[in-house]
Amino acid sequence: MNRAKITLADIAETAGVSPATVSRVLNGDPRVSPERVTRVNEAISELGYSPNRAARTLVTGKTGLIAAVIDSNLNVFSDPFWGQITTGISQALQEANFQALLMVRPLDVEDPSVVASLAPGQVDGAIFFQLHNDDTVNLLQDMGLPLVVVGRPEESSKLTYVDSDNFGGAHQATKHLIDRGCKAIATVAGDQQLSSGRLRLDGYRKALAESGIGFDESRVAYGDWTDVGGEQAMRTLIESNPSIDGVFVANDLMALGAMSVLEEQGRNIPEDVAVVGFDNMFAGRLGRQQLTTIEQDVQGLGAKAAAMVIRMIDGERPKSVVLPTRLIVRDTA
Amino acid sequence: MNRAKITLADIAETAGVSPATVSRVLNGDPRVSPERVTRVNEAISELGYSPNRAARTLVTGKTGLIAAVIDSNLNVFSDPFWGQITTGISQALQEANFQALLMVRPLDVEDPSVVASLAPGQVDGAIFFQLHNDDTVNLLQDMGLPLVVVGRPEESSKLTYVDSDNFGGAHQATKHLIDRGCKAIATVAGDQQLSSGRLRLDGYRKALAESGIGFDESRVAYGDWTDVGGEQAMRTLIESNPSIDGVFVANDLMALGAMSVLEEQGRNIPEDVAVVGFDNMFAGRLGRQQLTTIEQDVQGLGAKAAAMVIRMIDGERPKSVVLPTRLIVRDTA
DNA sequence: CTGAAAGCGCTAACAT
DNA sequence: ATGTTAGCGCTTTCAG
Repeated sequence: MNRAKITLADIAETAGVSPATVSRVLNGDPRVSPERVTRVNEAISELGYSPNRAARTLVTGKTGLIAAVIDSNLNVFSDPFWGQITTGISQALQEANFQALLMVRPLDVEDPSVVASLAPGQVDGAIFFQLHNDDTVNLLQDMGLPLVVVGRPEESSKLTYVDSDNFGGAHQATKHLIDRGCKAIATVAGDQQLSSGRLRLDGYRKALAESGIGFDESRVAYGDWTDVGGEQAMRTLIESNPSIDGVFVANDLMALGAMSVLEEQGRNIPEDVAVVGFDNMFAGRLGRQQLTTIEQDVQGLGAKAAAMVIRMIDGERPKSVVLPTRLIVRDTA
Repeated sequence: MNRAKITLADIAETAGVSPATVSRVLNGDPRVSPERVTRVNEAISELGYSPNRAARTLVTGKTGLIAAVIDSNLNVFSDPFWGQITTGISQALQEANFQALLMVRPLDVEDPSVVASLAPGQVDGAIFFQLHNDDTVNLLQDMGLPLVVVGRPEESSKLTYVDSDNFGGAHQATKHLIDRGCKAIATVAGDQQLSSGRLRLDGYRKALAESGIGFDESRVAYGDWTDVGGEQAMRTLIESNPSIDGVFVANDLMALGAMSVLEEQGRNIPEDVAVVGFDNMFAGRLGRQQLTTIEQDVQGLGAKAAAMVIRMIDGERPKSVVLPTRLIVRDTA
């Protein structure tokens, strides 16, 4: 067990070469004689050496660190995606020899501590999650920090982002209802303050328009993404539109709520009313009836975000990306 | 927008003092005249300076970094706790001015890259999750890395850990069934390879013994923590013990599976058979009947682990900790 | 292809 | 109470 820290100088000595040569071997500089490369590598594995990141950082100016910043005001607890996204990020970074720095911080106000932690020289880049407020992020970007946002920032924003195709997914979902013969299709929409809420409603609308069914405002009810919100919205819908035979619900949690109302009203799913959700959350697979839904590639979101910051660090200017979603047909539609 | 990096030397110059003095102010050294402290602080905020971590690390030998390492072989995706735990860790570390380094890596074999990333000098400490294999962790500990494990390691292990009180929780759950009058109490136990599986079974046993009911091996069925596993176990149980009036299921997911079997068999919950789960997972609150269960303080687990590594870094030797659980009575028992 | 030497930005003796 | 100075471990000119 090598407690004592061995340095590059130690390697140089036991290999009988100069520190510069060792450094070259470490960094894959081609102009070192093969013979010395072997000697150095032997010394390295013999002594169990690994380079000191801090020293390297100090001279190169690159930290090898990319921050993953999540707004602590978000309800992380109820977000089952968090684990998958961070896994995606961590693994993608790892492959590019970067390390992920995890920061859970309040981002609603301009937090000086966040800014200080991410100031030039502290990290090489950053990935931000679903922000409600762009200010801190914009400031950091102006300071020259390479960064990408997971989720969609304000329309006017110049931030680079990765997001799931909320519009396309909603379109797929609604199209599926149309294809299976539904005529009176309603929707439980999500919070319209969020881009995901707006885009999912737009996708529903578009699919309807394409099929010539046309959009009817009375067939739209709004929920707050929770199961209870889904129940309430469904009740409203059924009262005003007793004839509906299909519902696209903007997320699975609300869909579960909506389904319980439908059952309570004695409607058979999917015979009387077909239901499609969005997210492919785990709980949707649990009930007696498995929920037909739209799956997002959550881990891919993280991996893509990581790949993009890395490209930005390399000086490129990658375009924002929208990842495709997938319809998963199960019992409810 | 201060793009150019300002250094401690710049501060020294504009404040008209020596670099050493600036450093002292930065580190809160009391023996600097108040007047100069102000002057330095003014210069700092004026120039928007923040110290370079790498340089500091290089000289102090402390990185300010603590790694959170999770075995990528674990099914992170299905683990709803991951987000909460990391949140707990990140916030606790943040308060102590440490940063969390997130590593998702295979830990089943001795991975040299993990060891290299965590070698002395790379991080100040580490937190490991639910490992199936202690080898890498033990190696690192022998190398002098302060570390704590979340979850319980092998009995013989000398590792410091934080874990939920699986035994106590199971005891509470079973006790609750007894208290509400159940006479024939079965259990769907979890994987006995895992300490959590064993401890939850032990807790059930203990509660039974205390109340004089006695343990009956035929009232134990084993599941694999999944809903399907819960269904199968419940079927076995009902067949061999048609008279049971209460079940403690070792986790909520299996409990959900068990409940569906009970309903299918026409047993009313909780009148005919009362059910208590474990974990307080979100999905347990969704169905028509909300699951009575045992809650673990998941975020606390993370926070505690963080606090403990920090103490170890400070040279203390904190004892392993078992966090209390809480019974949440809802509809099913 | 290789080595010598000069720092990167900071802290910590050591002086004063 | 304050300044001077010597590195921390590494990379990178610059010579050869």
